[in-house]
Amino acid sequence: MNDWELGESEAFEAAVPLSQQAMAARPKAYLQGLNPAQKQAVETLDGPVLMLAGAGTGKTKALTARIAHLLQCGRARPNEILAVTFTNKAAREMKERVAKNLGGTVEGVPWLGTFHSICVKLLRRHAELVGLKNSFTILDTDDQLRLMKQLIQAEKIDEKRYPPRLLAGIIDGWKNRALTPSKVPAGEAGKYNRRGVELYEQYQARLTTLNAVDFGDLLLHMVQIFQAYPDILAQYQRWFKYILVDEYQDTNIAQYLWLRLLASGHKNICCVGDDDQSIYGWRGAEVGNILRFEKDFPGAHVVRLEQNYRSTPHILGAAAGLIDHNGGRLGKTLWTAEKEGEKLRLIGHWDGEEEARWVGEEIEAYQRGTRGLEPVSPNDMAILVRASHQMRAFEDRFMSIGIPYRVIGGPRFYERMEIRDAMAYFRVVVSPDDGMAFDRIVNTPKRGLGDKALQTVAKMARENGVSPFEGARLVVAEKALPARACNSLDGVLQSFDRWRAALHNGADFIRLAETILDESGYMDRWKNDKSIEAEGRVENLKELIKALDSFENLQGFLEHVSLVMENAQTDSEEKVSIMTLHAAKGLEFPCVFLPGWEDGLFPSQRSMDESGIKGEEEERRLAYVGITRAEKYCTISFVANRLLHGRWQNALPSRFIDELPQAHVEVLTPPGLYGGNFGAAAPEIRLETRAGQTDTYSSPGWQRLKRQAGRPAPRPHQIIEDAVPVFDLGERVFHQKFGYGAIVSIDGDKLGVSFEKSDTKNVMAGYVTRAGDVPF
DNA sequence: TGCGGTGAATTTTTT
DNA sequence: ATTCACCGCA
Repeated sequence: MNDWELGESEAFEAAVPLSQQAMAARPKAYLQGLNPAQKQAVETLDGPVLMLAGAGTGKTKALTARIAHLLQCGRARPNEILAVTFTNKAAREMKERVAKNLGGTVEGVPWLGTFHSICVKLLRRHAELVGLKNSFTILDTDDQLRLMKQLIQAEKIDEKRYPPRLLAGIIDGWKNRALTPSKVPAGEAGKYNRRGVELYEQYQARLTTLNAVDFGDLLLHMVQIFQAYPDILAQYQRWFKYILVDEYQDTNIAQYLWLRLLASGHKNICCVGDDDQSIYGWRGAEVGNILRFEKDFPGAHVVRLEQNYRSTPHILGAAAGLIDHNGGRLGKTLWTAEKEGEKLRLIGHWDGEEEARWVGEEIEAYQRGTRGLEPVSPNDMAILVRASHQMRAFEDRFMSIGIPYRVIGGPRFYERMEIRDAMAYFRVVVSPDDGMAFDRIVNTPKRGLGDKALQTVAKMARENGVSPFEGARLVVAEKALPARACNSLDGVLQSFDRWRAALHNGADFIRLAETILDESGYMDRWKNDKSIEAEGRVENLKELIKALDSFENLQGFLEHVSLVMENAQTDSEEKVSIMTLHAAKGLEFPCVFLPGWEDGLFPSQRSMDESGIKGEEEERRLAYVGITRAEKYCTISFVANRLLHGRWQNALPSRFIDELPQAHVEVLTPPGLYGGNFGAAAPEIRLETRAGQTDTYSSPGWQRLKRQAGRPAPRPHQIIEDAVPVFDLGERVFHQKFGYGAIVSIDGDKLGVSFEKSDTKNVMAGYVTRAGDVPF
């Protein structure tokens, strides 16, 4: 049996005979516009290559050109190339660019995807080797947590002392390091060890029973298979002639082992990464992987991409000065051909509210074009914060003065409760054995099946060795519950049988999905719900149905969603972006604001407490990532007082501020009576004082701000230009964030609204709608 | 089952 | 501040 053979391949193999000369003669358009280093990275095809690609040095360009080159030179057929990324977004981007490079000249596609999606494909072929059926389901974090909770309850373990979350985290950590239960070192994780390993074993056993894997298993199982079955590994080693890895600094140990196993034959592996941008250590990434590359792969060619095409010299200089404070780096010297540009700006404020107000004004100034600079579109501006709770101050401020913004990241569409519930219904219809899904929705919406009923079902299933669904059938057949509960349960089972029959009879699956949500009463559950979120949830469910459109069938949809938990950002409006520094990796903006540079917040105290100097260095890399997102303008700010968890905290400027080279920084004096006192720890500010500028109001920054202040406040908001309904006093309105409220004052576009779930706030008319006609 | 009160926790996030 | 889980009561 050659079930290890890669399906898509065979037709191609017969169809296209390769001739090296013929291929080599083809035009190589993709080489155009590459600098020498990039060219070298593209053309060094044999053996291990480490492409050290600093921020903004065109690594994706080089990576995709390399794929094109491999194909054009006839080194490999498309499906003999394996290209791995971390995120679906990166994978998609690369696919597009590869397709563009090749311009349809080559048939077939490379194996291009995330570690996880590629592992799913492989594991489906070999599932039986790890005791799974090839129809295994993939649990996401939420499922995983529920399972762990069940397990802990079943074991009668005190949830207070052993929180499921913590245990799930520990197990995840082990999986990230490719440790199966038997390989967990003794003395690991302190007091959780003994019990932890036991629970790990039981957890794995439960997964096997459920015919399910979690994300960590996808890698772990494949590593195990490769290690236990050398013949299988050998087939893949021969198959994947060239391997490319993006963001190598983010790989964890399991991913590293997986790659090394696959590459150990021909060693044609090209890893791209930047040790200075490793910011995911806390979830198992090992910077060590990239630092060790030359040892792991002797004879590796190291190519440094150091020409930066993104930022001005001042921005690069500031970033370089900062990151230089980290030890154990591979070291790169970024340079650019750009003009000098503006210095980074640094400013301190009294508190977070003031900081948000100031940033808001600056955004308006940039948008309008200030200090003789070209106007900047809101789309080209971003606020990057360390922790998501910092976003609030900005959202509140922007909302009340009408700066359009968008928050990137945060809870995702497919992680919302209502979406997960709906999909659990679909999952049970498609695969009746999906116990996790069945448990989730058997009493959702409420059907009078409480704890007692669920436990009876679980017990019945366990004792008869069947899935919860079949267990429920037995419960009904044997009348193991009170009549009411039995009837209710029977109703659920019959519904599922009916839907399943419809599915097998070839009913239109989109219509069926709607029917399921209607007949199950799930849609009504939310339609009848009076809470603020309910309307949004109903809309999300409709959105979910719409999303089905682009799939062939329910199965396809579910498989896709289990790995791609993201929602497409589809709005073209001009908006300022607000996101965390982590979410900003890989992005770039002409104008960047970096607020909240206070010791304890950034670098985060917790990070430093938990991981000491390593933690601080990772925070510093995060700062580096932040600064290097900026193309032209970068503004760093900090406050003296921050409201955290309802408590006012005194804050000192971040130690990172001290590390910014003066030559690239312009210190602004804050606009306010309390100016000049905050930067005591910042050398630049001290320096300015030492230079005798005791009168902070004569500093260049203040002068500039004063000039601006002389003008009438600008109010250019697109949002208002849209048809904004006219409101009356006392009218009931709905606001996306604050919910329902009544209008208590009107001042032009500004409404004072007394919110039911919050206090009275001033918001722009464009942000609310009449209660009742909520647009989504 | 469902409500309201209480107490505790509270970075970063992909798959 | 706010969220979230849990508990006790109707």
